[in-house]
Amino acid sequence: MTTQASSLTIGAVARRAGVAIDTIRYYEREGLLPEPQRRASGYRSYGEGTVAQLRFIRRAKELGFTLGEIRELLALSADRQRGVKAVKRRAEQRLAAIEQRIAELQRVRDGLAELVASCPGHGKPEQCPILRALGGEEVSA
Amino acid sequence: MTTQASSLTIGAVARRAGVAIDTIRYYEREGLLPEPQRRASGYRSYGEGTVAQLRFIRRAKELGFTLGEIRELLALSADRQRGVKAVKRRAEQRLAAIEQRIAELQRVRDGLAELVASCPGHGKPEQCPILRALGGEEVSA
DNA sequence: CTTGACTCTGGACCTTGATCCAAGGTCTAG
DNA sequence: CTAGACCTTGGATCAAGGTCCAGAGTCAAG
Repeated sequence: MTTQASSLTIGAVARRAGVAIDTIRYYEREGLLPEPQRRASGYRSYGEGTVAQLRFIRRAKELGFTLGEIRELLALSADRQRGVKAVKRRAEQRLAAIEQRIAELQRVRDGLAELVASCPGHGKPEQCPILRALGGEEVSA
Repeated sequence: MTTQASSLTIGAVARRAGVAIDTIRYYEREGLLPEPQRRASGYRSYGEGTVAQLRFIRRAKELGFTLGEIRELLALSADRQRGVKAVKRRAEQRLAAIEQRIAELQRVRDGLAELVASCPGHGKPEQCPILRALGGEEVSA
């Protein structure tokens, strides 16, 4: 076990995980990180595990999880056994949400692309298909 | 000309446009809507045009424009002639941003889909590919 | 006239995810 | 010992886009 309670300061953790010091304290307040041990001076004292946890948070954020969801994920992953099933379910939900969002954006893109294509780029505002479509008069929805 | 200055109250406008009353006053403060006429009592008095304008804002928001961009779009559309070209350019920029966002989301989706597929949904957290991937390399914290 | 629905103003408050600050205490190298 | 880097706290601030409230005035129906 190379697992030393390596006693990192908050600054060292921040550098290793690539986040700001304030962000770490913020996550602690928000319950995404457990309260760390303290030195006699009051300084927070972390182990390597915290760095991994922060990377977990960062990646989950990249996948579109909110901090609230991540908090839940962390709680689930701590619940050995029951956790894995629930984690997979959350991931599936996230996946479905992402796919839905992609589909939405594709609809929006297609609509906007059509408008851009049909606008000559000059002439009167009343004739601009973009402004007409946004304006909402009978554009034959 | 069926365009009577129909004198709608803020509540009537809100109902027709499908937004909250407070939102209308907010947009006015933010410069997205012009200051309306007032009755003797001080009540705001709107015409049908305001309803159309609010629909414009709503649709533009759906297309991913921020309120700041929408404010600009509204200003441009008021600038007859020069407006149309600028509006088209903004729409093209928005389109490019949407396409980039779609591509990003597709990457995320593919990554997450792979993780979900490779997780059996049971077993120990240490063996869960989802948690492992989120946790980062060396999960031997 | 009375009642109830509506509107007015100004400012406070909300959410999310941080970021920044001041005043002070601590730690470490030289 | 001293300088400079680092850490502590609580609270303020930010961006975006609103939402809500109190207390007062107004409007339309019966």
